[in-house]
Amino acid sequence: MLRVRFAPSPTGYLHIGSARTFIFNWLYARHNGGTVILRIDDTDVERNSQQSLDSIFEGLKWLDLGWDEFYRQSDRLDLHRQLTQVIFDKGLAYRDFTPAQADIEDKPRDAATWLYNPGAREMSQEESDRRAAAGEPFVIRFRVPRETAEDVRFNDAVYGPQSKSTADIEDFALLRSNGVPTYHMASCADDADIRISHIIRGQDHLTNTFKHVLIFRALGVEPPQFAHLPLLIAPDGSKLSKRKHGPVVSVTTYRDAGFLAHAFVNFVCLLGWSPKNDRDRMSRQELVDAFGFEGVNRANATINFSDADPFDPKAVWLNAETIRGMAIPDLCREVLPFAERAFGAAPADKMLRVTPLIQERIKLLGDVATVADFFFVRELAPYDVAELIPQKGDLAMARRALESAQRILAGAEFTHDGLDAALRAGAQELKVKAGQMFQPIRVAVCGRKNAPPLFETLETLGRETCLERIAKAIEMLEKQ
RNA sequence: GGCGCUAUCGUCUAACGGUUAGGACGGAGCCCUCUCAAGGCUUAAAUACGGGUUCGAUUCCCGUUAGCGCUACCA
Repeated sequence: MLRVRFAPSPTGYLHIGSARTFIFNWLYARHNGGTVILRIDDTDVERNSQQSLDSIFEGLKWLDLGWDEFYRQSDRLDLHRQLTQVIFDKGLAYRDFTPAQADIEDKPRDAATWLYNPGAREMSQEESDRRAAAGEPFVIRFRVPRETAEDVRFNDAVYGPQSKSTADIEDFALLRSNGVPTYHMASCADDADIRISHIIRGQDHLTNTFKHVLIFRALGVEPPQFAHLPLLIAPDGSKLSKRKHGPVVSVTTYRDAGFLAHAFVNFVCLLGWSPKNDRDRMSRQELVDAFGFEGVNRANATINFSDADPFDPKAVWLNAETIRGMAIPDLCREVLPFAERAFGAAPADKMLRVTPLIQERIKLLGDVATVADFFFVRELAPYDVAELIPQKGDLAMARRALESAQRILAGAEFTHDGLDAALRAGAQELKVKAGQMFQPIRVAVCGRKNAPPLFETLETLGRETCLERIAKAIEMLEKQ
């Protein structure tokens, strides 16, 4: 029975690294027919926030992968306390009455005493019980075996055999003085109780795992299989943080910019994992089928972003590629909200006609705002009259082209083929190249030089709008 | 400081100890073309450094360097 869990703590938004951890957990479970568990690790009462919790759910919901079971650690305090007590009762943990040290800088790091607070570990049971009964605050610390400096071992599915001497593991806290178990304790207690079979998490927990192995052993349960993932880091080599790198590390930023959820998932999977056969664009099912720990890399992966390009170019490419591969109605449904946001209103039927024209011209759904504006706005944004002048042409040519277009469009059959034939004939008549004829029309109608192919554009815009805009352009030329 | 982990093109990565070190993104160039895209073709670009082991190291071992992580009553 394979069971994995994703255990975010609600102390920040869902960032791209956490999202990847979730995705890898999900893929591993789906690949092996296992169960995905979402557990909110909210034992740090001081730092938890509802806002953060909302952000995590929002991000996960967008990913649209789902999960099978849900737990919240704060609902399970009793279990954590109970299991802490079990360890304490076995004599594998002890009370430490030393007050919390806010300034960790003062802690002597070179001395051998960093492993535990002198006096606490050796305190007699009687004194310990007496002081606790007297109401003196204490933390419970794990009594890491010292007499025999044994090696704690586990075999990581990604990093291979790991070992660390107990001489290098400090007496870590299990229970805070406020009675709330620490992350290490609560996490292991839950993993044991919920019967997690595989712990897949960031490599930042690799060295913590030795402590966890110790806890599982003290609890008398077999530790799960561990699989640590290389970290995602910023281009400057530091770990991703909102403070330092801004909103680009948050999953919702990708959503709001117009990434398709699957393209995002696809991109993130390629960070620190490889299907090993040169594939990059993969469907969800292909990812599930291909995923395994063998393909997980051990070196940290850099997400390539900058102030100028807030998103990794490969993520953008993958998104564009995904957009191009979509059926028009599906894509239309996805862009519609972005168009509505940009233009105030975007009739669905019109969007459906515009969608094929922008499909291979947008990389992010949000690009609809700059690529398709002229389809939706009534008044074109002001543009430079000089734009109307075709290559190797002059003002007079622009004017002739537009006046000719005016006549042609008034009578032509308003379809791609009809416009194609009529406009090309018009160009011949004026003895100009097709491009010289089309360019002024395009600018008059779109307000800029770069736009989708002309005939489809005209057709979609409709005769009335086209003539209106061309008339306006001629007017502008006359004023020159 | 201690302990742990890591090191292939700018980035993501591939390569049973034997390859002209492969692919992708991005860059450059060409083609196609009514503009922009898209597409096609071409091209530049990497095994951190030093020692071993071996007939032969990107690959195995050691060291150096660099980066990251842990070293909290954070997770």
